Formats: sequence, C-alpha cells, structure tokens
Amino acid sequence: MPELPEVETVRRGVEPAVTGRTVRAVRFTPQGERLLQGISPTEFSDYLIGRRFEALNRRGKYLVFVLDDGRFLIAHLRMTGRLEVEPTGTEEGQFFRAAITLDDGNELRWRDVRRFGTWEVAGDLSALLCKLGPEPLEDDYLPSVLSAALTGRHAPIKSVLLDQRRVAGMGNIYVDEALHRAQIHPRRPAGSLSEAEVLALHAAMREVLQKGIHNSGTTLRDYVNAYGQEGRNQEHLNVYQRTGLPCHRCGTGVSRIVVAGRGTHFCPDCQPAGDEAVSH
DNA sequence: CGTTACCTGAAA
DNA sequence: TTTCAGGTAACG
Repeated sequence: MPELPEVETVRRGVEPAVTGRTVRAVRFTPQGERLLQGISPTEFSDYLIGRRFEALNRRGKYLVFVLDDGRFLIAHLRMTGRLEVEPTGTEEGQFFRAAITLDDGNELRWRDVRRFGTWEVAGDLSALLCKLGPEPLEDDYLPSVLSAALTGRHAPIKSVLLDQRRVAGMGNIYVDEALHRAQIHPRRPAGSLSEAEVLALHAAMREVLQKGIHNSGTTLRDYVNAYGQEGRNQEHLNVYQRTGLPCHRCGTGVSRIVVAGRGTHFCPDCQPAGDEAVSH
C-alpha cells in the first residue's frame, strides 16, 4: 500500500505526537503478534515500556523510531498497514492489531488487514541501510546516480525502479506514473535508456514523489495518514489503475500489462515500446 | 532475473 | 467463483 509519499505523510503526522513522549504500555491482539520480527511480545513490551521516543525518521518505505537508549524501532506498513495516533480508550475498530500507549493520553495504533506489516528492534541501522539504495528526493540524488543504477542492466526499467536496493521508496503506483511522465515504456531494458531519457526519468521520479507528498499520498483503499485522513493524490494519477481510460496527455486508452509480476499501466502512444521491449 | 508465498477482503 | 491488491523475502 504505502510508498515513499504515503510513508512520509504518516511520518510527518506521527513524529510530533511521539517525540519526547514515553511509552506507558504496549499491547497486541493475538493476530497482531506476528508483526514482531525476532522478539516475543513480552520481550518487546518489557523493552519498550519506559523508553522515550526522540525522533521519527523515514528510510525508503521504513519508519525508523529513534529511542532514548540509542536503539531503533523499525516499522514497515507493507501492503495494508496503517499507523494512527488516537486517544487511549476510544474504539479500536476493525483490523486493529497492536498499540503503543504514550504518556499523554494518546496511543499509536496499528491496523493491518493482511498482516504483512513488521516491527523490529535494532541496535543500529546497518542491516537496514545495506538493503536500501539512495533516497530519490535527497539533494545528492543526481541523474548520474540513477544512470549508474541502470547502465548495463537488461532487466525492464520498471523492475529496476521497484528494486529497493537500486533506489529506495518507489512502488507500483509511482513507478508507473514516473515512467509515463518520462514517456518511457515499462519494459524497456534499463540500460537502453538514452542520456536524455535518464534525465527525464530522474526529473519525473522526483516530481511524482514530491507531488504525492504534496497531496498527502494516494488512497486507493487502505491508506490513511496518522489522523485517519485519506490522501488526495489518487485524483492526480495519469495512468495507474486507469486501464482503458484516456491518457491525460494524448487521449489514447491506457494499457495494462504485467511486468515484474505487477499490474503495469502505460500509454501505448506516449510510451512506445522500443524493439528491445517488444521481443521479451 | 521472474515467480511464488505470505494474508485478507473487495470487486469483477 | 475468480481475480486482484500500495510489498518484500525466498525460491529456482
């Protein structure tokens, strides 16, 4: 569900609610226990109670809570996770899995229909950092960084952009949107992009991500921000989940194919398949 | 590399 | 009933 813009929107909402707050209690529903990685619910609670949150950062699609002992709580929403700030004692609602009660009468509540989400405690971020590529919105993410990630690769450009080790934070929505904006067919071999196309793609990636954040994320079904509000970016999508509808650029019907095992939306006119892409 | 598994619910 | 879903790890 959440990609970089959604996770960043959640982070911005949750950060002021947790910074400086101390954990009073932790609880899991039976179904919620599976979100813990490598630690039992009891161990987790014993560890976290009494800890203070010092900051909330984001790396790729991960939320990184900085704790007052220098350790980190690393959370990932996967497909259907939600993280919301709500007053203790209010209705927990459907798909509630876990809560972290704070010392100000609020708690962090985790809801997750499909239960793919994860929580993990780490002493350092090395394991996380080594599986993630650069942040595409950082100032030092230059076109040359993208270019280096693409050169020599025969894999479809879409597969490379979805690979979190190449660039962190892009997912199915924003990859399709960026490729449409840059007018590049999703099956083009990554290494076949011209210098001009790499430049266009670099700009397009940053533009669609920034626009996503500006619109507080894309809500297709489950995603909401820290206070339960839906995003608005779904009103601004150009190809994603618009199969058969007219391309906002040229009016041609949007096509849907499968690339990297994911539903893929593109405009056959604006994003022509090169010879390489046609032949598998 | 692409495919499958992990889960559950909504929509076709 | 079948298909599809914003992600990622494990598999061949």
